[in-house]
Amino acid sequence: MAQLLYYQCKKLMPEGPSILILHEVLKPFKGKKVISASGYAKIDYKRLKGKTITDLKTWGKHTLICFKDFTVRIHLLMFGSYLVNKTKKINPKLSLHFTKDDVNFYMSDVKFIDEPLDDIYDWSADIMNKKWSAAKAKKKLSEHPKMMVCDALLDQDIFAGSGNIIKNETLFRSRIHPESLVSSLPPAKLSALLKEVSKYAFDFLKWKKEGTLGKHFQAYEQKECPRCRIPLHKRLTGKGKRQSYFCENCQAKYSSKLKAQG
DNA sequence: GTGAATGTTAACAG
DNA sequence: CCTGTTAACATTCA
Repeated sequence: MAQLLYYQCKKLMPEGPSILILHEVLKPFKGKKVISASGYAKIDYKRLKGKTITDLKTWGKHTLICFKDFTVRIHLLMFGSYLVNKTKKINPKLSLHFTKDDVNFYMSDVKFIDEPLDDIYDWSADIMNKKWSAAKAKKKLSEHPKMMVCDALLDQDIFAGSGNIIKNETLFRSRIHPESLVSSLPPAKLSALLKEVSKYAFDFLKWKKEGTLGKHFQAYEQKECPRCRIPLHKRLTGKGKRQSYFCENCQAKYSSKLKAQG
């Protein structure tokens, strides 16, 4: 655990790939006993005292610290962060104290899960899980024909782990306008999208580890289309009103009227 | 100093 | 009851 004595992560970008990095940081604590826990999360800290971590899992943006009969779920939300064997000036939301190490989570949503994880998580929805299923995502999309793809790519029940960066980069790379309707996508386009979202998430992970994530943005926070060399549009899109960066020229908008109502 | 944002949900209004 | 808006979150940065 020596390499974890000092671990700092400033810009988290807490989408699925960053949570996998956190998972790697926490992995050495599997089998370790929590001596005590503290923080300002409104949870029963006594419950963690003396308990051994049986497993560490992730589902989308959820970090899951498993114990024999329950799980601690941590969500970094927008601004969450974590430190191992180091503290910030602000109080941690949750600190886990081990014999030799401390793990601190800041500005996170922390809660206990009492149900078996398999009962509440659809692992096939996680775009970075081994069980990720494009076929199941396709089926879920077919149940929401009027949904815009920009909203679909942020829907955690369909694409768990995808966030606004993954949304924008996936749409740019598969050349789909964010306001396209899911039911209007030609089958080949839909397949390309389903493939790209998972592929880009793993590229994100690789680039994040290298520290080159931003250098590889093609649309997110970009001013100009790298293909057309014309200005990119930046606008809030979809029901979720989240920022989209897109090229009107090379990202086709599929929004032909739905036959009857799909 | 200001504003915007990688995300989610409770609370509230209509 | 359903839908949409707002605020909140010991943040960080351009």
